[in-house]
Parts: sequence; structure tokens; C-alpha cells
Amino acid sequence: MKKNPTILDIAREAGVSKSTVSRILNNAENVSPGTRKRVLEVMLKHRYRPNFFARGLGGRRTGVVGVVVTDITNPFYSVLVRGIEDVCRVYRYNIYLCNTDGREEEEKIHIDSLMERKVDGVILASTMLTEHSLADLLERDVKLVLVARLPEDHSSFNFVVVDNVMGGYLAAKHLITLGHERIAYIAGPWLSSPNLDRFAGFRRALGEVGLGVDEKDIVQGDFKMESGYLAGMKLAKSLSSRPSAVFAANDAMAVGAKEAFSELGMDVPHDMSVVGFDDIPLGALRCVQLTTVSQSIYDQGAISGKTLIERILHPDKGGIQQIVLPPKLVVRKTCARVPTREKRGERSGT
Amino acid sequence: MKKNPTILDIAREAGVSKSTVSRILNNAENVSPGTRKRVLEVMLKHRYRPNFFARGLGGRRTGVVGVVVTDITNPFYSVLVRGIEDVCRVYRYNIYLCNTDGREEEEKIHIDSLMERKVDGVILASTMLTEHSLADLLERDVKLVLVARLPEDHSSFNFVVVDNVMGGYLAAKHLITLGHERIAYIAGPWLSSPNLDRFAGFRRALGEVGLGVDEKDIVQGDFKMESGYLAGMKLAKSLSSRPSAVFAANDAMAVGAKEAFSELGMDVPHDMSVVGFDDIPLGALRCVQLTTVSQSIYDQGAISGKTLIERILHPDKGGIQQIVLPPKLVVRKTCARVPTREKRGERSGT
DNA sequence: CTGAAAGCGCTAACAT
DNA sequence: ATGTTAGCGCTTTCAG
Repeated sequence: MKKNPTILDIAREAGVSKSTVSRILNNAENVSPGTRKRVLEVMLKHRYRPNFFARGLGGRRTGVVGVVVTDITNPFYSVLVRGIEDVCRVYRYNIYLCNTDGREEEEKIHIDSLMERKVDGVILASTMLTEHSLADLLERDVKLVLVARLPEDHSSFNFVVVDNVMGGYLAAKHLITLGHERIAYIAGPWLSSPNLDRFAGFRRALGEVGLGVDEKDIVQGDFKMESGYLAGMKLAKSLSSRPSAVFAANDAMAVGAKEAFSELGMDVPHDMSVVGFDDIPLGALRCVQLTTVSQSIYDQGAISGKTLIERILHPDKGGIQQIVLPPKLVVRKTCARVPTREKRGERSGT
Repeated sequence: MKKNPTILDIAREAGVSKSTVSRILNNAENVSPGTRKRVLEVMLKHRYRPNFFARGLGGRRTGVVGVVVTDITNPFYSVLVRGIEDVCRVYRYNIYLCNTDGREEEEKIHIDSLMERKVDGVILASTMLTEHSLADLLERDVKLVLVARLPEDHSSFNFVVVDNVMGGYLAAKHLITLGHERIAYIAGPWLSSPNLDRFAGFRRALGEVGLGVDEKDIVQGDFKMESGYLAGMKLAKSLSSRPSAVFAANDAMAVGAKEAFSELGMDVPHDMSVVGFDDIPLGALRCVQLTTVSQSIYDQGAISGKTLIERILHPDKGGIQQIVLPPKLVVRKTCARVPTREKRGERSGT
């Protein structure tokens, strides 16, 4: 028997024409039950699979979407991708996975490749949302959903994000409620919308109670753990007085900072409170117990996947879909009530 | 202008035939520089992309490989996939990512889907290597590389693994050198080849110095952190005497066990030494500092990717490729010299 | 309900 | 060095 039977082989063996087999493949109504059964049996017998490429050639849907992330190794993205993959499977969609490492060039290559392979849609969670890449995609009506981070002007895109402003606000509010008045911020890149928004919310909460953020209490990081560690070191070593709490733009940096504090003999939370953002699994470890703002990463993936595929399947239905998920404060053990003025004096004096 | 220009549109506009354009697409030699330049310009102008499906229809290579893992959310797999993706990109290959959660049914669905999409090859890192799935793949000469875990009879497959026997041996040897004589083992599933092999190496090292493993000191886990925690609890609470060290079949369980010990007020490493396996990033955290056996996960991914693609590109060259990488002991801070007999007596008496 | 025939966009002989 | 032509396997009118 032939290795890869074609539709013609099946048709011949079942004593019908290609068209009939094709109809059965596509679940068309107008086939008599008898014929259908006979053909299906032949298909089964030969383990027949229609040729994906021959099908795609007709300019129809391909059943594949591209997923562009910065780095699958980063737990944030791996959970996101998992969410996407899970819904894609339900729709029998496959995904092409692409890592860009945040480099524009890589992103271009990947997007080129995705277009060449005629994906039905793309989920972009990469950091470098260059105008150029986006324009490219939109020009050839590829369905597009942005997730987690947005370009400056995102009014015309489908997207799924968490409300980062509210998240920053929740974090700050929590610290304020505990009596903290001087709170440092460990920042991510300022081109990144989540960083920008989290900071905005943070600052707003402070503003509401008449507090502000000193320039010196904003330390630059890059969302990676090491940069948080460095930032923590810098903050801890502030010569004169230091803040009593830190809000880090993400968990990785928060954990890094916490490690720096511990290493310098400071007690978290009593000498320094720490709040992160993301709620990565690591933060739940018994030896970390990070208080953080949780965004349901998996859900963001799942929702963006569903949004994308629904758009592909029903291109005409509905306009732009922009989904903003609420974040949630997760209180664990890295925040404490601010020490009284006297006690703080004593401690920082040592 | 047309949305998606075809090779014919380009040919017409450049005043040549389809074939000439096709030759240029495929970097054939026999095209005059002048023509080539002219055609390339037209292509560029229209941002022309050859139709992937039309190309694939010729029964040629598709430039896509399938990657089947248990769960991309697991750091082990995400690093592995990253390694694969990186080499694929070099060859301009795309990957289809599939998660099976270790369920045979999911694996079947995914493999079906991969075959339907005519992938050039598959990298299987999933746990459930059923005979059935493998047979399916081999029947329709799809190139195949197994990675990380192997079926019982793997003599006829291409694979890339770490030498788990040696790894187990190294771990045990390290503990033995520190004076430990009673060492517990936190096991993974016994269907898993890494668990089996690590245990074999572990037992061999013990045997060489006349030691053995008591049945009671083998605690069952499932490679996940929670199971390690439970195992740790169980070990710590052994009523009479307890081992002075534990070797866990992977890092996740080792960390779980360590957390259990800490929670019970035991001091790691002085009351209990712990060794893991994998060297996941988490183990390097300052608050963990896990001594472990390192396997270069990224390399395994990269090598398996390269092996697969080389096989696809040169199907005739060379026979089966079976690569066994050496593991390496990474000494951090969870192992200590065994306490003297007297001190141990005191402690366990409390 | 079923069949015949014309493409889909590209590659690969075979001509010129 | 370039053009012509015949498929690749399937979908899709259009006829019966």
C-alpha cells in the first residue's frame, strides 16, 4: 500500500469520486449515510490524513497562529504560553512559538517567517512592539492580539492586559495602610507599558495621601532578578536615611532586592517591607513568601488565545476587543507595619 | 495593487517568467545578475512572500518540526524548548509546541496533528513514550529525536540524554565523602527512565563502599515540589532514627524537602544534607543554595534540535545518533559533614 | 446525492 | 540564461 494515501486513492478504493471524499472531509451535509460510512472506513483503514498543504493552498485558514514572546524561559511567558496553547488545542489550532529576547531584529525575522507561513493570527507578547512590525502585520490582514504589554497608541488594537495602574495603586495603598511614608520604587524599563502604568498607580496612591516619591528612591532595573538585587544593594546602602519599604515593578526584582537586604543583615519585613508584582510561583516558596500583586497570567494567555481564534473564525463579528483584567493583592510575609519613629532611629543608627 | 502578490504577478511586472522568479527564490545559480536584481526589486517593492503552502505541496520539506513536552510551565522544559528554538531559528525552522501533561491521550492527539501538518521531524521530550505513538511516527518516516527520557528499549532511536546513572553516582559519592552512611532517596515515578537511572547510580556508589539503601528510606514522589515537601515531612518524622542525608531525584523535590525540614526546625545542612538533580535556576537562589547535579538542559535542547535538523537535511548521512552528556556536581550549601555519632544521638534524642 | 474539471501558487523537468 | 508545461492534493463551482 502507498505510504501517504491521497484523496484519490481513497476515492478509488471506495468507488466514489474525489469530490465526495472531500465533502466528507469537510463535513458537508449532502452525502448519503451509506457512502459516508464506506468512505470513512477506507480512510480509517489507510489512516488517511488530508494533506495540510494542499488544503492551505486554496487560500483558506491554516489552523496555525504565531505566538511571539520575549523568552519562554521566563516563568511569566511560559505560563502565558501555556494558557494560549490550552485554548488553541480546544479549537484544534497549532501554535508557532517564537522568542525574540526583546530584540527588534529577531522580532522582525520571526514575524516575516510567520507571515510567510500564512498564520491565521498572531499573539504578540514581546517587548519590542515596533511600529514597523505592527504595520507589517496589519497590512496583510493577519488577526492580531496584543497581550501584557502595549504600544503607546493602542487604541486600534485588540489586546488583553491586566490593569497595571490599579495594581500599582493596590501595592502602594497596602504599604501606606501599614504606615509607610517613604517608599522606594524599583523600576523596569521606561519603554515598557507595565512599568509605566504600575508606577503611575503607585504615585497616585501616594499622592492621594499627600506623599510623593523622591527621585533618589527610584532605582532603575530591567525586570530581571539580578537588577533587583543590585537595586536592593543600592537602596540599603543609602548613607543617611533610607525608605522603609520598596515596591518593585515585578516579582523577580522584588526577590532580588529581598536577597540583597537579607545579605546585608537587614530583616525583611521589619527593617524593610517589599512588594512585588506578577505573583510568580517562586514568590510562594516558604523561604520567600513575597507579598505581591497578582495578575492571572494563565488567564491572560487563555483569553488572548480565545479572542484571537474567535476573531479568525468570525472576522465580521464585533469590533475591537480590549480586555483589562483586575489585579489582586496577595498578602504574604514581606510587609510589616512601619516601625515607630524612635525605633527606626535606633536601628538605622547601628 | 494586489494584496498578496503571487509569483506570476512578480514575473509579469519584472518581465520574466515564473521559473526565473522561482530560481531566484531558491537561490539557483543560473540567473543573470541583471535579471536577478530587477526581479528582487519588484519582490521588495511588493513585499512579496512565496506561499508556504504552494511550496510544501510539492512534497518537499516544510521547515517545521514538532516539539512535544509535558508542560512548558515546568522550568526544565522551558529551558529545553529554548535550546531547541534557538538552533531551529538558525536553520530558519519553525517549531510547533505541544504540551501533553503526561497524558497519553493528549500525546496521541498532538502527534496526529503534527503528522497531518507534515512536520519534517519531531522532538519528543514527553513522559508518555507509548509504543504506539512511536510506531506511528516511525511508520511515516518522520525524523525523530528523543530527549531527556527514554523508553525501555531505545536502541533504535536517536536520542540526547544526560548520563543519569553517573549523576546519581556523583550525588551519592559526594554525600559518602562527607561521611554520610544512611542516605534517603526521594524517588520520581518508576516508569521514568531518569528516576530509574539516577537511583541505579546512587545505589552503585553506596554499594561500592559496602552501604545499602533501606526500603524505608525510599520515599515516593512525582518530581513536583509538593511531593518533595511531603516526602521531607515523612522522613523528618521517622520516629526512631533518621537518615543524615537525602538525595532527591530532582531539584523541585529537593527544594520541597528542604522546606519541610526548615519548617520542622531542622537545620539544613547540619541536621540533614540535601542533594538534588537538574540545577534549575531556583536552586541558585541565595535562600536556597541547593547542592545538586547539573545537567545542561539548554544544551540538550540545542543538541537535539541540531541532531534532528541535520537528519532532516541529510537523511542518508550517518546512522543512529545517540548522545549521552556528562552531568556535573554543583556544590552549594545544603550538604555538611555528617555529625559525629554522639552529637547525632543527642540531637535525635530531643 | 454525486462526478468532472478548473484552479490555488509553486517547483521541476524539459525545451529553447 | 530563460521560458513552457505538467503536476503536487485538495476545494469548489458547475453539471448531471
